[in-house]
Amino acid sequence: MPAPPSADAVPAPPVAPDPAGVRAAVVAWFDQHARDLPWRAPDRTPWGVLVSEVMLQQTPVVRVEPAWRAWQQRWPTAADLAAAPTGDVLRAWDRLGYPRRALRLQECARTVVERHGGELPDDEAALLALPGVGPYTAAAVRAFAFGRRSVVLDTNVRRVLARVAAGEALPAPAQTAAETRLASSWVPDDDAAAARWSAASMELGALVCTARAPRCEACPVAHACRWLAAGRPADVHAHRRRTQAWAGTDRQARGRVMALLRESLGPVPQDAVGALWPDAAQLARCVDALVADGLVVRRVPAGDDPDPSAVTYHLPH
DNA sequence: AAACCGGGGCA
DNA sequence: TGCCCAGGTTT
Repeated sequence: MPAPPSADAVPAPPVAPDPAGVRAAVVAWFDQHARDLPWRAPDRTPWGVLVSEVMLQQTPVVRVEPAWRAWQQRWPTAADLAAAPTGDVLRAWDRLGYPRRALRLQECARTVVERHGGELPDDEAALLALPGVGPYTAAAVRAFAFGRRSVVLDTNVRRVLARVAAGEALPAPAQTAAETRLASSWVPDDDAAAARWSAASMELGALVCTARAPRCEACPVAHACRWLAAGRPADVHAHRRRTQAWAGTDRQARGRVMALLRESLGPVPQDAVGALWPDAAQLARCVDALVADGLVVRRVPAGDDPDPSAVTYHLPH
């Protein structure tokens, strides 16, 4: 018999938990507690799943749900969105944030029509080649739209694995290669089982294994969690996190310009845009960037010496 | 690897 | 106020 551990020893399990057992418990929990989200309904389409994933890039579920319903009602297919006026698309995007996503989503729709006959491909490389689709979204569409195996590693899954498998409060600020390998090792080989694990682990992170106030008492894998066993130690990466400023930033200025143009049906005079922001130089830079991004169109009156005050702005057509 | 890109809700 | 949210693109 080895000597019992001293009183101040960390009681964490010395090895990683058994993935198969954890997966089974999480999937069983998911079968009971999964939210009834519209992009999970039986009548969903692969394109609808992609739209949801793009909207969910940095926008919470509660704000995406009504927007997604209205969007799919209006433009059910990639071909529908491809044919829409871009100004309508940006107005429908409304305040979901990061309006370049809306622009890329329409570019994505046009690419799907031109390159894939309007049908979303289920191959990861082809998905990754679409505008606005990165590693996460390509994997998510493969799993949730087509039921295929992929490594779906979003902020929720990263947190679940950080706690259960690594014993840490939160994942590192930036995704690491080791983390991707770990996540891949947790995904079953079978397509259907892999897709279920991806959805279930993500949902666990969203509903139970949350960032701020995790509900460990309601967690189906609390018994196997290295972080809980260690006494829920503090975030070891806290010193490297940096909060993004907001007030007075270019992002806030851009948001004001976009909000004004969304609610304006006709061209907006330069002066009306200028009244939005106290720092004229900063605003000018932001408007230039919006024009370069393709989110805003600047109209300069014709003539050899046009009146600068006659410049107007509008959303693209 | 780091910077940039919105907006709202909640502790 | 600080923090968080089904990330992607660009440099």
